[in-house]
Amino acid sequence: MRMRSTRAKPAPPAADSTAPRPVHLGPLREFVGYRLRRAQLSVLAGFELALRELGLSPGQLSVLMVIAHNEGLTQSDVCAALGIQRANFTPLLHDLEARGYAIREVLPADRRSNTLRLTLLGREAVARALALHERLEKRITRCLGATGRSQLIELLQKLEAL
Amino acid sequence: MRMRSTRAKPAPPAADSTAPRPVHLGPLREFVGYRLRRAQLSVLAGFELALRELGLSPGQLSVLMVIAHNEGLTQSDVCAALGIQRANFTPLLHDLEARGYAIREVLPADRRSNTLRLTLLGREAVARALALHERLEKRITRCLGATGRSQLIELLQKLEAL
DNA sequence: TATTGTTATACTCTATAACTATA
DNA sequence: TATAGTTATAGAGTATAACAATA
Repeated sequence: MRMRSTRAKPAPPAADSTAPRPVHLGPLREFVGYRLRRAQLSVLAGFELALRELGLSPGQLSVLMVIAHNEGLTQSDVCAALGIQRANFTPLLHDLEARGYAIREVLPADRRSNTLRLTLLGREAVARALALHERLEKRITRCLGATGRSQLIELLQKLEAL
Repeated sequence: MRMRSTRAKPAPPAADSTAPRPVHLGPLREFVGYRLRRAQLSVLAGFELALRELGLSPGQLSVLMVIAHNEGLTQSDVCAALGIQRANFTPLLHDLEARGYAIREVLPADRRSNTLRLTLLGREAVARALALHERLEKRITRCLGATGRSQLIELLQKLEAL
């Protein structure tokens, strides 16, 4: 048998010591939690890239969207819907208020509660954010296919109830 | 038409003011990033529940598994494979060393680098962790179905390359 | 000059306890 | 007594810059 025949493996790149060494992950490769974390990091990076000009974090945008679709909710309602601690919600909301996106108003029927609504500026920001975010979802669709993306959303939704 | 007929909707629970108010998420419902984050939180909670007795974080377990399947890797190799900053890896690794799970050894060929391997105790911990983790994956399979789980892993893997 | 591991530091998220004002 | 919002604080996880040892 002749050495270096045409069927031989291509020579490794001359023992390039700066090349990253290939690593076996073992069963980690099929840990759903591991795959979720890596995928979430990718999508998060995509989010920050797509929405950079607005300077909104995913959490902030989710709060704006919930208020937009449910004007008059209390802070506790928003926290319960999005799984945010009330204590962490306060500064987040105050920032949205400082930007002129949201308004807090004492609820007359229960003066302990604050009722939330968006300003016109806030609604414009949501509209702009949605348009920018659409590009990210398009990128995801190109990556997974339209049916793949739908399947993923459905599977993830089931997983929330684990 | 008769009121309160047998086909009428069941009466709402007497305006229970302590019940969480139902909330519309709007387009957020179909944000892949949002669904990823919520699903990841669920699985993370499941991980902590399943591996509580070992007291290993997902990051620590992933490091142990990579070392187990690639004994002799350097710290930088592990960091590159798992997307960890070298600066953050140092204390994480030192903790695994303090537990008696891993060993750092200067690589003679390049005395700047440390070569990593597991102790017997470390290999036992990985085996125990895998057994506990298997329960979590079984829970996930019950939630998604076996084919659903496989599809999810494949979709998430594609998404990493977004 | 460049790289490995390290330290220090900072920033974001998240979690808990305690306070206030209302109920 | 209990609840809504707030404050303070602490702990993860992650990011950057700078340093010593080594190449």
